[in-house]
Amino acid sequence: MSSIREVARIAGVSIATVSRALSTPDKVSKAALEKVQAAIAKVNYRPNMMARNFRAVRSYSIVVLVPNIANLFFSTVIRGIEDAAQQAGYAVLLGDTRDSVKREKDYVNLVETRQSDGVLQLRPHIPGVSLEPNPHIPMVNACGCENTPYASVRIDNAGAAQAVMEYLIGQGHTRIGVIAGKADNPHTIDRYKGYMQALEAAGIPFDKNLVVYGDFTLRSGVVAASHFARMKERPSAIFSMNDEMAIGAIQGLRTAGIRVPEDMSITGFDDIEFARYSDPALTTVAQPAEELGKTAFQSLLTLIEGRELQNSEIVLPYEFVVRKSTPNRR
Amino acid sequence: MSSIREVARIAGVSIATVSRALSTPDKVSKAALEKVQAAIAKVNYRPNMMARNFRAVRSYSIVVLVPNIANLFFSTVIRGIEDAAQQAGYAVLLGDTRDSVKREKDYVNLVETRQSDGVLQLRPHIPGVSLEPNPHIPMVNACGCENTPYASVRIDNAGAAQAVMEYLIGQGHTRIGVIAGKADNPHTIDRYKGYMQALEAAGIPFDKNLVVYGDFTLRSGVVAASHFARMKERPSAIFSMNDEMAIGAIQGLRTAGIRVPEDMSITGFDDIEFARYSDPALTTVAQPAEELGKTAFQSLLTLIEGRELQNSEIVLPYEFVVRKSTPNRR
DNA sequence: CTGTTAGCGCGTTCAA
DNA sequence: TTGAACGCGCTAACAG
Repeated sequence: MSSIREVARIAGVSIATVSRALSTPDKVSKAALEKVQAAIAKVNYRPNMMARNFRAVRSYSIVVLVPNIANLFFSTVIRGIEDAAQQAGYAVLLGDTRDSVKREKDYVNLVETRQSDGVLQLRPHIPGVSLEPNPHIPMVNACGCENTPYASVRIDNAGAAQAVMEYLIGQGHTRIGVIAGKADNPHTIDRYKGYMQALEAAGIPFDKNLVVYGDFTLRSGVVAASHFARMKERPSAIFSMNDEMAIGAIQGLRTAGIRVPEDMSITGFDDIEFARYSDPALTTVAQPAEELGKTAFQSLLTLIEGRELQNSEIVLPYEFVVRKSTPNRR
Repeated sequence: MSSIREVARIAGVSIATVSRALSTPDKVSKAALEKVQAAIAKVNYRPNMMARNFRAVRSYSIVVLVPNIANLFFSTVIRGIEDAAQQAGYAVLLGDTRDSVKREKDYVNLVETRQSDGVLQLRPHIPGVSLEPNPHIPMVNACGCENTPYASVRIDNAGAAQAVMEYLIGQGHTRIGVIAGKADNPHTIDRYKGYMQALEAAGIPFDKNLVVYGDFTLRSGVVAASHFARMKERPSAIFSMNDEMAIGAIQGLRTAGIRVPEDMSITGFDDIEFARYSDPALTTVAQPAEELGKTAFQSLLTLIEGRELQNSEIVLPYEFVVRKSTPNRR
């Protein structure tokens, strides 16, 4: 309720002096400073940040666009974002878009109307579907893929997928199923690329019946598993494009009487917390989720502050984690 | 970049007319309206929301305080919040507090400095530790417990725990272990109360060795399981105070060679997505997570708008879901 | 129906 | 070192 004006009145100084006492105390005499501080304490003054930000033409907030906040990988990335933002004095606005471009637009609108300074996109860019980057809107993708048409931070999805496949192939598998995300999802595309490259390098013929498309949810993993269970010529291993689907698949396989890893090996992607505690513990690719978020925030901050972005595409290292869903051979 | 003034200049009207054309078009003549719309389109004018909000002394944003965004129950509650907020024209600021009261204060500070209009607290209130409610700050707890000293939305935790226990006791169990949260956590306290009431009602003596305190994480469930596994006189059933710990416990038990549910029954709490896909599928208490969030937002909005809050404590129904981690007896 | 004007709270000139 | 005055973009009160 109390404004800078009231503080000035009580302290017996001008509002400019109060303002200076707050932002540049060294430019104020000791006597004045003390009077101001006393007055501030007396009326319990809190500066009105809305006024300050309005004046500064900065909202000191960013919005993060996430397809589903109740997804463990995404929420971990957001933890990293929140942590970095908080330290930089930025608030983070949550935009749970549920894969709706309309909702994305509504949220991007926040920066167009100056309620927010920039956007961190967690959904990979789908050409022709996703919002195109706007030069007036600072934007960074925190879970990018190859060919993102704006700044991004990511891992080498294709390379990681290929590494997983090489491991599986090294264990003697030649019929390897894939549980993919939606066909047009760039994560699907990049990881699929790694799958194909590994097959080709090993001289294993491609069989399209071994590819099942899900949507990164537990349920779709179960569905995919039942597909594989019904096949005449089953794969001996499955490469799932995320952990949720892998965990769902293990359940689905078990229901069908197929044991993991004895009858079938299975690998995941992301290394969410549950991967370690599934039964069997999941062999997977660990993404540096929090790091992805922190790094993306730094890039966005650079853009917001109008500084030059050195690296418009940052590729962070991943780690391949072998656990129990692939047998301990060799 | 373009302001209302420029639009007025181009349209050849006053800024007041532009303002009215935007907020109350009926109070503007057709001719003027068209001129304004043409000018708006021409310069691609977007109203500056920061200025508008500043003028309205409303930020149209709320902050949600959550101990850990990467917790499936919390993130689902947040989905509900976000959905309701978006519809009401409010933005939601994310405050991942990591159980730190200092961070909570930093975020509450946002409403004291008018960057936010109110707070939705997801962490239950711990007397003497949590922030005390401040009459100047609209605040609602979205995952409340009994005796929350400010507005809250919750389920009957004690009743739900008691219902679980009665089910277990009805199946013939007399030695029932508990995996609790931290001892001072109100969710722990309320659910523990239900545990004790059920024991007492059934005339089963209390054994403190059967109570293990965790922290609602998967890992702590594993640790608790190993405790039970090492006991001379093991319980025949375990009541876990959330699903994560139950799932961790199942893993820990399996490692120790104890089968669920053949050797030991186990129940969870929350009904997160994974509960259905764990092995065995978890018998648990389904909380209406999204509903909790939506309802809490409505209460908060009432407070923010200065209207009378009819129900300062709303208790939503829960559902007891029997799956496979308790055998299908009787 | 329309235009002029004041003022929201703050930071920042510019003089003194 | 200090204070008076201006203006950020907008809405509301008032006068026409």
